[in-house]
Amino acid sequence: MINIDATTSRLTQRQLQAVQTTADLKAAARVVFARQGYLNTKITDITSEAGRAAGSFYNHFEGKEEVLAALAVDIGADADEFASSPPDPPANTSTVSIHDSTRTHVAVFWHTYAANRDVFAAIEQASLANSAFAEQMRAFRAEQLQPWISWLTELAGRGARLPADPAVTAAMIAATAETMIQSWHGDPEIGIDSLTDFVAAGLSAGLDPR
Amino acid sequence: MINIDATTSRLTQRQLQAVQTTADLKAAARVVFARQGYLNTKITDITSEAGRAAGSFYNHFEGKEEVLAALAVDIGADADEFASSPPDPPANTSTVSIHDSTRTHVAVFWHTYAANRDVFAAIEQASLANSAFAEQMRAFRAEQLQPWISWLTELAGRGARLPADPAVTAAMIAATAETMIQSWHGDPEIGIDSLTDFVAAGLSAGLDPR
DNA sequence: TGTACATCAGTGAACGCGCGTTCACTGATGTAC
DNA sequence: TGTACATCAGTGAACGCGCGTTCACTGATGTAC
Repeated sequence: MINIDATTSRLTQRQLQAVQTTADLKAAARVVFARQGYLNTKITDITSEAGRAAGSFYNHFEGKEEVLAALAVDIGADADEFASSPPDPPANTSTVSIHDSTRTHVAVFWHTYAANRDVFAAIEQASLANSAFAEQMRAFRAEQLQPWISWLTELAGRGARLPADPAVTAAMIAATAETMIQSWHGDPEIGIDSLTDFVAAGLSAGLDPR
Repeated sequence: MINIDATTSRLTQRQLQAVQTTADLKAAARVVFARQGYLNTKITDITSEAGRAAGSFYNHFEGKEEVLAALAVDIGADADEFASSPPDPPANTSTVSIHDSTRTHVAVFWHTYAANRDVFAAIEQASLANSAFAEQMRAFRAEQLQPWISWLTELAGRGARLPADPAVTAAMIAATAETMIQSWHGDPEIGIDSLTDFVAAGLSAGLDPR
């Protein structure tokens, strides 16, 4: 059961009920996706986890993919939050070292991914099974990687030799990070440091370190 | 239609027929998996691609997963072949630079992955949908990464600071490589060089380059 | 070598399971007067 | 404020589609004598 915030105070009882059920279904979907994987989840698994009847589901979502898309939207807010609470005040870009700048990007990605690992995994599974959904999620993916792409483009402008163009390089770094986060069980800050060293070294190849 | 080699010369007509059909079904599965993805492939898609009746399938395989497992076994042979035709004669390990050694590993991985991209993608999809199959493929994955793991372990012994333990680091590098190969459309040798620079730099961090 | 029977790879229509989706129904909430 | 009716969120049994899987059948190949 999820509590609904104050912005819903003008709603009638009925509307509140519907909003609550939508939230419950989303929360239940998240739990079930995490437990048994998106592809192995039946609609009735979600509704029974939420304590609702099967038919109720279709009052709120058109299908399994739509719940997942709703969960993806919530991640965007998460990422913005992590990104907007930087450990260091933003300095003049050109004076920040590659290593420090890498760490900032790695840290945001790490926290966002770790907090939503199950949803990312579900999105991956849904995208593999359904190319229309994959297309729909492309914008979402691009948004996730945008900070990396912008920064890598700038790096390339400064003479760094990226292994591939900025968009592909960003995807490569994301894949590396995801693999590492999935099997990391210790202190996240140490993991972020290690990953930063690895990535920053790769990006610094052939570039005057500053 | 795939031709069967000379080792089958002792078989009766009937046995030859069966072997041929098995091969045709495997080849058809590969084509169909590549075209529409493993998860979206029906048994009858495979049989009709192979020009056989639906029922014939079950004379040769227990299900879709078994065809895929058979295709995976074939990849093993591929990888061995790429690995055993090294561009450079194997020198004394300790005198080979990290960069050169990285390139050798990257090249084998690149060629093996590129030649079997569709099968790797299918294995990934099947593993996501079915954890028992994922478990079954774990040995296969480990075999793919073994050369990396051995070498990374040695590197760590020489003082390199890997971002994570050798097995996880190998998986990270593989994820990076797969992402890059998937969107690489130019000369593979150039791609291999770029990827090598990127990975070798990351691995050399904190290590006396030799 | 020839004949009669056995075996087996292949066939494809049909069966039936699993699950997504519907829809007539309930009872609580909202509205009109 | 009270009453009568309308609406709507939620229910869950039942329907039906899609597809994996079976199995009685065919005809070619193999074997026995």
